[in-house]
Amino acid sequence: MLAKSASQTRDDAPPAPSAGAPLDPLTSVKLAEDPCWFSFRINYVANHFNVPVYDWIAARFGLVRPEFVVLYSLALREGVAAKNIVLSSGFPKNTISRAIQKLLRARLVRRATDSGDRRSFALRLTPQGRSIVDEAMPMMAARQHTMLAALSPAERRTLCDLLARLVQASPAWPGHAGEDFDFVHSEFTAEGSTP
Amino acid sequence: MLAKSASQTRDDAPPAPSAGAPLDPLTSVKLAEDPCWFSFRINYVANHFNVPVYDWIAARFGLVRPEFVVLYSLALREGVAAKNIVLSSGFPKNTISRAIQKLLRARLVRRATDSGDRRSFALRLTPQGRSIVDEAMPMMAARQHTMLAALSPAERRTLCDLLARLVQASPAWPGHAGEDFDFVHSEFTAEGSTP
DNA sequence: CCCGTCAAGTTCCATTTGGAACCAATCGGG
DNA sequence: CCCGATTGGTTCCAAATGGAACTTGACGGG
Repeated sequence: MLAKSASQTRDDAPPAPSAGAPLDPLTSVKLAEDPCWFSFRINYVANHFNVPVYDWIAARFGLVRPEFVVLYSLALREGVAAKNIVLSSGFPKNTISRAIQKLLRARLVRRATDSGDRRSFALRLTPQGRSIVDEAMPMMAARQHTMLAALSPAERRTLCDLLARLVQASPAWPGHAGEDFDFVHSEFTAEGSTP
Repeated sequence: MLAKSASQTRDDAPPAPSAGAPLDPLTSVKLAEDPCWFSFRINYVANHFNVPVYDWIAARFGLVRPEFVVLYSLALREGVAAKNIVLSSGFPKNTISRAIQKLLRARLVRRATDSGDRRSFALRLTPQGRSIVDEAMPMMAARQHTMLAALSPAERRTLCDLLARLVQASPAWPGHAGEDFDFVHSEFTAEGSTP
């Protein structure tokens, strides 16, 4: 299933961008040759964002990625349940559960059982938790700024828009049931908890 | 260090794209509100590519991600050393080393000590290894195609180009010494081994 | 020509990870 | 109103991960 040979798979013929940047000579070649440009480029860029950001967060706060994901999600929207963070972040639920336990012990989040469902809890940041997010956010923005510096403002807007279009289209992508979404950032807390 | 508050960090004012897609109502809100649009979007999109792709590869071939990264890298360029894959993929070198060991045992790659340096080996795919990549590549291309279906051909080209521009600019990004690059895809095998 | 430094790979081991089984509470019929 | 099927969350445990130390080969003076 799934088509033909591995040599002519590019989706729409990427241009071979030739810049004068101090990048490995092979880089441009690979950019042009890679049969799955989307895969390579999106991962390369995402990784170059994530690694320094999460290294910094780990060094600064001793938080691993799922833990910060929880904080970040709560900063975007308080009062959600663990389930929402799972759905929106793509981490497995035991990983999110563990992260929440640790954050509870560290007094970075609180949880209340206010919803009508006694199985789930509404999560909120404590002031300390919020201050961590507040401190991390500018760093993330700075990294974003650095990485986008090569693009003009108009191009940044275009990129932002194109990526948003992809996210919006994502419900149409077949995605093996539970394994949706990505990391920290996806905030998509599904149906309304804490409007 | 690193700037001010966590509320006004967007790099260039993303537009709030309002489509009629069957996405959670909150999604558009989050897309518009998230103070770090780049972080969220790039990771969301990358994850929605990676998860199904690597789940499929694991189920089909029993290979974990670093293992497939090695195969993929060798498919793009034979004869590189482990070091090159490490540099280009961003995985730690022990992880790549282990992956190579397993691939050697499974007869999916060969290695020869032909280079002048007796510490490193030139890696190559065996026919079986190549057939795995050949089988996986169309699947990756298909996923790419699915995910990009919402964009017009021109927009796909634009996205491809903008991401390439970012990759090309990456040498200018400060990246804590060893922790460069991402996953599978980065093929950037540095200085010429196997031209 | 020998020694300190460094780089390619490997090994060790503690930590993190996530699939699967597991509780407990909700929900939906009969 | 009670019982099977689901769902939110947690626990268990085997596997994967990655930092740090280690081994061996290359390199560069003195």
